[in-house]
Amino acid sequence: MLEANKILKKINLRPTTQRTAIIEYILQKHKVHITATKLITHLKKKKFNISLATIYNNLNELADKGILRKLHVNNDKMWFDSNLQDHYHFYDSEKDELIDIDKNEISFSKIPKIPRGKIKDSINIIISLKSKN
Amino acid sequence: MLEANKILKKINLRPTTQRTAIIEYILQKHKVHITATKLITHLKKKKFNISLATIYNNLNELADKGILRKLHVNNDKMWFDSNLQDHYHFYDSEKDELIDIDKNEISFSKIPKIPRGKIKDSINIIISLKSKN
DNA sequence: TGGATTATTAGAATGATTCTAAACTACAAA
DNA sequence: TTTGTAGTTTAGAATCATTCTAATAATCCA
Repeated sequence: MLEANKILKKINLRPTTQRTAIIEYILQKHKVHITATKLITHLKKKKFNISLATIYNNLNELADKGILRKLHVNNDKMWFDSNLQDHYHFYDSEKDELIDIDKNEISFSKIPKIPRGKIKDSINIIISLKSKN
Repeated sequence: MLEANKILKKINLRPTTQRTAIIEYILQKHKVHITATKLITHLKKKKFNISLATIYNNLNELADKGILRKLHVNNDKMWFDSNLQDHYHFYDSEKDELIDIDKNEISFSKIPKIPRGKIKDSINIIISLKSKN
């Protein structure tokens, strides 16, 4: 059984050709940052036909199941990240690309006091990059 | 001359009633986080009529002139921040509200190496909050 | 194999933002 | 003050990412 389909079985989703293709893509590289548009472009280039709605449905479903994480980078579009470890990101706006920053590449010597009655839900750190000069 | 209009004069924008109203609102509190929709709702409640396009035009213009800073919080909408100091944010998703985190409330003992050929453009830190239990 | 459940899809709907082009306003020169 | 022009505002159309809808198709399991 395909690795992709093992994953689908584990999270209780039917192994359709569309889902398999999406997960194959995610597995292909170690860590993937993807948007719906980038993914459909990639798949169509490989002659794999799929609708945008299906891309969205599945990326969201995989995020719900904990296989991907949603990332807000800017207001353009939703990013999905296959790296589930705690980590942060560089954003290269020229290439429209994310680069992981490992959790242990940033450490804090002082962290802010959380407002009363609240707890931390998530920490988002994005360091936007531009070219030298 | 109104404080708002002094600001407009300084940045070379004509003091229209719309602009004055927007800047008055920003000045009214020490630090303001707004979105276009929140601002138009506020102004209409005060019986001040203005179009959404004008709100957007002006918030963007003020951001260009360095009077406001644009903030990407999530993919919902653009935020504008009148606090020009280096700082970070809590995001209270229940109230859809931002809370400043002063620059000196966070300190880093380790910061990541910037990828070669690039320099840091901006650092965005958002700590999303949820209610205790 | 058949029927129920789950998926996919095209296209419509939504919501934030920007664009367009027409009507309006501030301003400075006469 | 008038007046021409450059700058502004505006309603509504356009755009773009995303979600919704409801019809069709695929998967599953008794």
